[in-house]
Amino acid sequence: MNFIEELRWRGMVHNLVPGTEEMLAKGMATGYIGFDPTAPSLGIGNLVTIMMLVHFQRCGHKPLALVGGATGMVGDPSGKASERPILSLEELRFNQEKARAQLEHFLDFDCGENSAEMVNNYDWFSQFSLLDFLRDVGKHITVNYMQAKDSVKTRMDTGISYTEFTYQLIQGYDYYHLHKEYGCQLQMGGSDQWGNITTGTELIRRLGGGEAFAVTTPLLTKADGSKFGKSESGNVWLDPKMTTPYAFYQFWLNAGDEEVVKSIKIFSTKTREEIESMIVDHEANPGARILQKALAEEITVRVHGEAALKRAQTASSLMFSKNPEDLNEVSFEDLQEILKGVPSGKVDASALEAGIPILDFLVETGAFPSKSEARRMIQQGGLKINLAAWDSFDAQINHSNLFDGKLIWIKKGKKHDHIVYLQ
RNA sequence: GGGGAGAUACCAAAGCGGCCAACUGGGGCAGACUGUAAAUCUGCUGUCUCUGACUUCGUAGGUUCGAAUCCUGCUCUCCCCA
Repeated sequence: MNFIEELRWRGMVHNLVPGTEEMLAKGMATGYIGFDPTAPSLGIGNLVTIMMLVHFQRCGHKPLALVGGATGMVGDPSGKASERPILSLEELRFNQEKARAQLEHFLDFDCGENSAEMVNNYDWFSQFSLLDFLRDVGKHITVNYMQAKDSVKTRMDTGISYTEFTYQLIQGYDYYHLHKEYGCQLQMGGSDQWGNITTGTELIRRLGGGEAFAVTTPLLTKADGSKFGKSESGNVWLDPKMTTPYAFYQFWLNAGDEEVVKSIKIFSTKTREEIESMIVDHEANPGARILQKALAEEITVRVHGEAALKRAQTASSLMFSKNPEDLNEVSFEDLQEILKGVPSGKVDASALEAGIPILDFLVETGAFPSKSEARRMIQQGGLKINLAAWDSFDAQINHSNLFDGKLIWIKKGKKHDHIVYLQ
């Protein structure tokens, strides 16, 4: 499989160094992408470049996943309007380990000669003295050249620290190092990385290392132009503790019709024929959400596993169920698992014994900030208790409203939930 | 240093003595339609003991039967000239 051809039909080529295709055609090549451990988990935003590596490996090449222990300490100015805060060493170390573990889900580290490898630039930078760096690296790149990069240029007015200014040299040296030590001839990344990558190829050339190539992928945006990878509740992470598998699954399921066509090409490892035929079906009947379902399924399995997918699917059908009877199908334990991550409150057994007026109950348990809002929700017909519509202001909540004697599930409209546990 | 303009609910922006809990737009929320979408439509969007009451219009006072609207001090913001 021709890697560049593969990226092209998937809509993943933004820019490439001339000659890249010819180089790759010669046989197995080694390529790398760097991930900066600036958050305690990789997010969906990182997934696009992860997929580049995945496709790269599937095309028979050898991927290197670089965890940026060193670059993370410096801070990449690309696409950032202002200086970034410095993370502590402990945070960075913790994040690096997380990133490493997550990447292992995607790449095959044991498949013979094109097995993936994980490298950490902290390993070669921690021993690199400033003086050596200045003499061996800094000497070869002019400030004029560095200044011309967009990432630097846009910051010249507002200010950029020496540290972030130097970032491109650090990343550039990474490429040189991998080129020398691993025979790495290709660096991939998001289009915002173009400047940093070309500093690397330039450095390799000047240091007499010969030719090095690069491909970047367009930054994925949503139809409304907003940044990909965020849901209304914030960033979507790969770590199940930070984004539950259910929320993760829902994120993909909710992709827009236009967006999902772009997404499936990037994130699915299905063949071109399969994907294209699915797209045809999808366009004939977008209401069936064929692509959304397929995509959500495939990615959730890869990140969280088969069992987590099944739970997410069960949870999805219950969360959007219109039939209160469906509750009878699940156990307390199931429900607790499904509702994990939903905001919750507590209610006193003795108070419940006596019965609590609905409005008081809704406010006291934290479901609503004021009785007015709670009243409004009921008025508008958005309130459901244990999936059953609730339309009275003065009815009371008591033991009979408990599910399995243990909790009360409050639905506020279609998409907001609140759980009250018996105390 | 001199002169001017302004501070209104999540944001923007009307109101300039009673009909103002405050026009309008955005946002948010709910409902309808649908596909757990988009677009569209409708309603809601200070609090409460909710067809009524109470507390809000930078802040502290004052005038008045009555103020977001008039007066005074204070704080902050913006603009122009030096």
